[in-house]
Amino acid sequence: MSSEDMSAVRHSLAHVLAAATRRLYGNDVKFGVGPAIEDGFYYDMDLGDRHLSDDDLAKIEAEMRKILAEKQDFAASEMTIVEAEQWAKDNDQPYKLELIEDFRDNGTTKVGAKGEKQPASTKMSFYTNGDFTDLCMGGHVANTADIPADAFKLTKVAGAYFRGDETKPMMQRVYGVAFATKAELDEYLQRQEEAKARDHRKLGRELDLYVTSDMVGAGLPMFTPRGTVLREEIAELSNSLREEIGFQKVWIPHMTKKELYEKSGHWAKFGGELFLVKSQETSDQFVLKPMNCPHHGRIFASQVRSYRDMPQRYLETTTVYRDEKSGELGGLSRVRSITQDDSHDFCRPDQIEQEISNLLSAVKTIYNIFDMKLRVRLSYRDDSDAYLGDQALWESAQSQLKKAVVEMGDIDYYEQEGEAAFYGPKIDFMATDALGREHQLATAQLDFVQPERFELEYIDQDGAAKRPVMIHCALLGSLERFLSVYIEHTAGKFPVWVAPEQLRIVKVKDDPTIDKLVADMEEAAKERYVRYTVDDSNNSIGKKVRAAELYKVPYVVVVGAKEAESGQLGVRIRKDLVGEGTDESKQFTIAELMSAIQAEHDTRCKYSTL
RNA sequence: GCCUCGAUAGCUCAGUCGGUAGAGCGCAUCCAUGGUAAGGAUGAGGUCACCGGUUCAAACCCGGUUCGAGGCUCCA
Repeated sequence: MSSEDMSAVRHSLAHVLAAATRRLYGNDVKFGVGPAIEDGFYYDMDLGDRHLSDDDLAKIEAEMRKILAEKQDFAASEMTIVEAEQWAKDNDQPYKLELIEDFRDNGTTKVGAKGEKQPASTKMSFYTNGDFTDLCMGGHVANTADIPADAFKLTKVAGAYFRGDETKPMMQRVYGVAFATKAELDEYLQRQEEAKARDHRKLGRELDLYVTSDMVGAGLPMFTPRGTVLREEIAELSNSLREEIGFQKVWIPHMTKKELYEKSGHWAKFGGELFLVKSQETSDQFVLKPMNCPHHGRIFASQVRSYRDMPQRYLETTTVYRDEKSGELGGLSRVRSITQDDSHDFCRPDQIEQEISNLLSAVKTIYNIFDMKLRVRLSYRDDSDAYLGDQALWESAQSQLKKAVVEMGDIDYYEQEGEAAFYGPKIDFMATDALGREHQLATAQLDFVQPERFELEYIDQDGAAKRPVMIHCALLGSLERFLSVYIEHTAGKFPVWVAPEQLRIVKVKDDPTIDKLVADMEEAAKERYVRYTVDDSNNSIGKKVRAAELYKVPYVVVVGAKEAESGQLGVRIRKDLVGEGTDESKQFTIAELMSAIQAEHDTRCKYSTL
């Protein structure tokens, strides 16, 4: 089935959903919008005081199947705008009426879109199936029997504002998924299961990576010893890649007087999201930093800079604090303490291309190491006057961005006008995870406004003070969000270089010769910086091996009398690290084993020399 | 913030008609000294999220609160 056909099926299902709901709950159900969406469809409906539960979904779904079995034709008809308005009034459909009026006034129903006023004679299309008539742009199947009855499923009911506008009434949105065949539906449902099994909140607890506490508060995760290894290995990778292209570490305090953000403009823009800190000693009003750029700008401004000193590149992996609305917190992906691998590059306008090119290669390297595919979006300004800064500078910067991306080669990119920030054009990186989901993680943004507001300058060759350009860049974005993605990307089977525990030594029993072997192994492991633990608990071997498996430890070795005698270790290597069908256990000497693990640290370094 | 669903032992969850609480894992102790995904026994552990109401009686029914999950972007 083509994607247009599938879209028609999904769209038609939305209408069948509406028809079924009206059959079950009466003519006073009021309808909003019911589009086809990726993998399915939804319909927004207002059922008055009635609230749909999961049981109702099953009933509606059964009714929908009845309608499919009735083989109803979808019949198209047309009305003028005036007639359509009358229809909406006659049928008591206030939401549809609003859509029609919107169309009349704006030529489209899109919120905020511009357009010519439509003549009253302009036609609007309607579709009728059975006794149900609905305002609809079109794109239906011919008959309800054309919809595969075993390949759709209603999945959930949720509240949603009419057209996403929180000043509008809340409606009930019923979601469904739909495919061409039952096999595709099953595959989709299975993917959902897989995603659930990989959920970073579940793995975060099972693998003992991070915790939260009511006493600390929502959106304020704490990292355990294991989670902290993961965090620091990844942060260290980001830091070292940036150091390689000339960035230097700086350090700033986590709070500041609010005046800093008044000057930067962040106070006006982010005011409600800022955590306020009150001094008990003075009358100063402090703020927990929600970003680092103004601080870094102060470091730049602390000296007179020559054009020869440019660029100045600062990096800092540090935590910022933002007060998110309570409904938006969750796991590691939306938190109130956000650790950014933040970088600020203060450069001359003619250096943009080179600097961006360096950053691009760092981003490419790091996602190569994480085994995630990258796509790049170049976001430019459009013709509107919503953008600050000199037009010629914008144009030069945009062309330098593009040149850097093109010359990098070997990377998917697309350009989009109107997506730039008001303060400058940017490059967004979309990374694809193992389940095919895209995440926006890394970003590089030019900023023409902050240097202006803070009057940053350098002395150019001709002796005149010039304005530098500021480039904000992060390779990971936020460590917390990156980890939430990476935990799900790897399903907790971390590569050896980031694995919190690389080697587990399972002791068979207490015995002097075995103890000696374990001590030798520990010494060798320490020498090679191998992260290991010894399991000498009072449990059966099977149970200890199982425990190591559940923690997804890459290397597990059982040590008993046999090993003490031969000096050969039978090593269990995590299945994803050895090729398909390969024997998962291998014989090593102590030295061989530790070198093998250490070599995995070096694998990461190998990529670092671009 | 708003909508839907939920909250019972550290974790995952049962608990029927309203009659005062259960399992597995984990933890502790003991036995067993083990051979590659769960050896055996015993024990500790609960203000059933919180506040109020109905009732002779509430984990269960009703209100409210708090916290958690999903949704509130896909354009008739």
